[in-house]
Amino acid sequence: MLVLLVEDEHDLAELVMEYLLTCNIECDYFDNAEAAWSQLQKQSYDALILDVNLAGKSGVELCRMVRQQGLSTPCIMLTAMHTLEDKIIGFEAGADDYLVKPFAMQELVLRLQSLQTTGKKGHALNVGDLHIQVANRHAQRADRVLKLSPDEWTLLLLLARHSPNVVSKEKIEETLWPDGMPSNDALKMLTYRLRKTLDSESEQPLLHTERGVGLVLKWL
Amino acid sequence: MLVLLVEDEHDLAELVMEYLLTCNIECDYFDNAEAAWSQLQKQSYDALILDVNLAGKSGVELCRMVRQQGLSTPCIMLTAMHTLEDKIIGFEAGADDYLVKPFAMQELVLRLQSLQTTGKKGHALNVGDLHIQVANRHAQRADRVLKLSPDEWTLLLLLARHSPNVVSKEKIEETLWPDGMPSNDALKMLTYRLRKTLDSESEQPLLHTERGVGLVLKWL
DNA sequence: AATCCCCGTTACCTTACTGTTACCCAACTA
DNA sequence: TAGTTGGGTAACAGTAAGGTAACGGGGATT
Repeated sequence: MLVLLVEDEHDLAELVMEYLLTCNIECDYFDNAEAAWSQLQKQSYDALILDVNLAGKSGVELCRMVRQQGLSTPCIMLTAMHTLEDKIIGFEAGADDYLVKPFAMQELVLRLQSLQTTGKKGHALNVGDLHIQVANRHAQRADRVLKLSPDEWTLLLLLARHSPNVVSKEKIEETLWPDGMPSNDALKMLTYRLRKTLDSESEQPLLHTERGVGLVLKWL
Repeated sequence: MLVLLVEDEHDLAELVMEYLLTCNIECDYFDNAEAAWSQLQKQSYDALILDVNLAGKSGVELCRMVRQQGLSTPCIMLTAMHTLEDKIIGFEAGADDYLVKPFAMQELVLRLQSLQTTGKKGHALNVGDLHIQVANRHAQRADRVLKLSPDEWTLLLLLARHSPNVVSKEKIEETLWPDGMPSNDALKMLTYRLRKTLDSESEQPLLHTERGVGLVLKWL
């Protein structure tokens, strides 16, 4: 798992990073929203940990920008003031969870993992004219309902969650086959099959291959 | 409308109460289950909002007590993000709905109103042309009354409560056979039998299998 | 005690998911 | 240009998962 931490108290940030590492969670770190934002254009993350009170652009604003860009990356807000008003602002900006400082490292990790597996309840994802209801296990492109096998569904969900960013081939293989890949061509086939039910009947393809890198799901 | 709120995070409770007031919803408040219980003996409410994690008796227990007393007051459970599993327990205790913290105030009110209109006539569930009266243990499809064995009833109820979401095979097995499954095929048979009395005489099936995942009850 | 019915078991069949292999094509490289 | 690499397409097969049917034990009801 790879997360992005944005926090301007350096000591706290170091503490968090250190603890995450011991839990086998990789972590990129920035101390301001602007730098984090530009990094988000290049790299896709499994979760964001944002401080509410940053100098300059606040974590809430950053979260809102991320959501407006169409990213559904799970997002945890950190706030020092434990007034609920701030929390509400966070949710309206699209945050999935919050933690009040000071918090136990353990709790942060628990929530990260919870978000990782379940995601937010009733979450719906949209990429172009593709609409996905996670809980329903229902996906449709324009008006066409997509019939997906379990693996196809997993892949589509993974790509949709990271859209419009590229997901590396390694990451995909790791997600689909946690303990050992069957063969080098398995993913190739899966891609082919997903593309067939997803794109073959529409003129605008959503699933693109970044040669030598991985796959992307994006409109245009 | 008059609701009873039981919640031991004081800030959250105040926020909820304040918001409910602006929606013209009256609200009595307690921070523990015992006090709430004794109040319930004196006053009848249009809905209950219970926190799952209370010091002392939990919201789930309180809900169960209320049901055992024969009250069918609509009941919404509040549960923290990382204990999402609790929602199942909540449903089995007789809860009508749940919200994962943090939640938008607006959503709480929406669900209250929804329960107010649909849940008013006792515990009734509808999926397509299937109509279930929980208290009566009565189920009918269109005009046909369904004769269900205990296990079939439990399964149907479980699925109906989650409709139109998929219920995983594991969840079902855990619910039906809390201490150890009889065999791998038991559920298969049960499904077959339920489907026979539920779907075989209608052209539109309600019970669908998500291969490799679980079962869904849904119209279309 | 006799009967009934729920439900778990077994067996067999059907479906469809998924991995394999083979071959082709496009892009990049020497 | 020829060779190499990575991706797309197609047919095939093994196997896991689900559907169906018949049987029988055991608890409940009478």
